[in-house]
Amino acid sequence: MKESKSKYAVMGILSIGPVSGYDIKKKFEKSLSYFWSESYGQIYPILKRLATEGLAIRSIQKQTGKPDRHIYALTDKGRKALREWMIRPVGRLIGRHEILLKLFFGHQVSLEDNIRQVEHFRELQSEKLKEIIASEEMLKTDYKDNPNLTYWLMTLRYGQYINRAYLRWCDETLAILKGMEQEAGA
Amino acid sequence: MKESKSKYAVMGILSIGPVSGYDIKKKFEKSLSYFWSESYGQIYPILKRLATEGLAIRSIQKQTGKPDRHIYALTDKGRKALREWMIRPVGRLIGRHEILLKLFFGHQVSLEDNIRQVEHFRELQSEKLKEIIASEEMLKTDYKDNPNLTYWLMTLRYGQYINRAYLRWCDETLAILKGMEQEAGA
DNA sequence: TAGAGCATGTAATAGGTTACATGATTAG
DNA sequence: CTAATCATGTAACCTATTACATGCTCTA
Repeated sequence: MKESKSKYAVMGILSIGPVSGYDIKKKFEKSLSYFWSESYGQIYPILKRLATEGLAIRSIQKQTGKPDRHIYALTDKGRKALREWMIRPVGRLIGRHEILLKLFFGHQVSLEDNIRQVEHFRELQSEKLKEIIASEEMLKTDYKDNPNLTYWLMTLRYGQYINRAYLRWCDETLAILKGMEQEAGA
Repeated sequence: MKESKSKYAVMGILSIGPVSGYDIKKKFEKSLSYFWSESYGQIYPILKRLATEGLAIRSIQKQTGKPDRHIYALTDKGRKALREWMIRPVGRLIGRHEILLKLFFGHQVSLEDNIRQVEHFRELQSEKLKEIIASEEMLKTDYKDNPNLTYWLMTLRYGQYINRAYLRWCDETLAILKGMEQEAGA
């Protein structure tokens, strides 16, 4: 009986303040993109369900020229349900790391192919690290007095730790692969 | 036009040697479980499809007392398709880290709740690290002369780097949270 | 005037897990 | 005697993405 985490991801956003589905998508893209994402195809039906389950209430904000905004706010019941999920211990995560899948079968292709793959992966992670560091600076100034800031910074630090670990692993792996290349060429 | 990676995961296993669907599941559980998994509901239909697409051929191994084994082997066409996928650069991975989702909304619950959550996460990762180190030792002895060994070890090293990064992050985060606790209590 | 942004939502499709069905053998 | 292992496979179900439909306004 595993329940989808998307529901709680949406409720979590609502816990910060009442917003529309459109806003929620933006939030995910702006602040959670490096560890979570949700599509409209998930968000809108979830909001509807939250309302029928009494976990959120909807109010309509009329606008001129633009479509109306459907603003959702958590109810007490919703806040309680969110908290209950928050304190449930997390399960094991079996992320599917495509780079490892490819490397696991590395013997099927040439050394150069493997090197190229790892170098490309290193490039990706190096860019991501830069982005994370940049958004850390932004957050610190933009939300200086927000009580959520400490928690948001913790998630960013996580990204930094992991990405630096990726880079170190890439360097080690590339050194091994290049060593094998030398050996084969000799 | 993103193609499912499960297909290539199965083909990758077949590239090591001809096996049955049952064996493939076992392989995933034994050697790839810390970064990849596939269920029977995926494996069997994929094998069928590989055969109809000419990427693999099936032969039947009769057994007495036990059900027959359907052994699949990659064809040249299959081996070529696998190699083509192998050299395609990997995309960005947006793993969904439940612990981060919970921590991002950490302000909604108490400091103790957050501490408990991170401590539990640390416990999980610490166990996992032990498992990875243990299987590294096993691999080194069991597959001493296997040409795949170098690549398999690389994937294990990755797991070690990442898991050690998790532990360091947990320690940093726990220190911050406990510092906040002190402050609040003072 | 073309395209991006605002804003809602649904339908089609893909990706994936779990539970079930079958049935013999073997280990505790 | 019970449970696990061997071994195949399917059906029901859940989860998630992508593409589409609508239509106004503002910017390049």
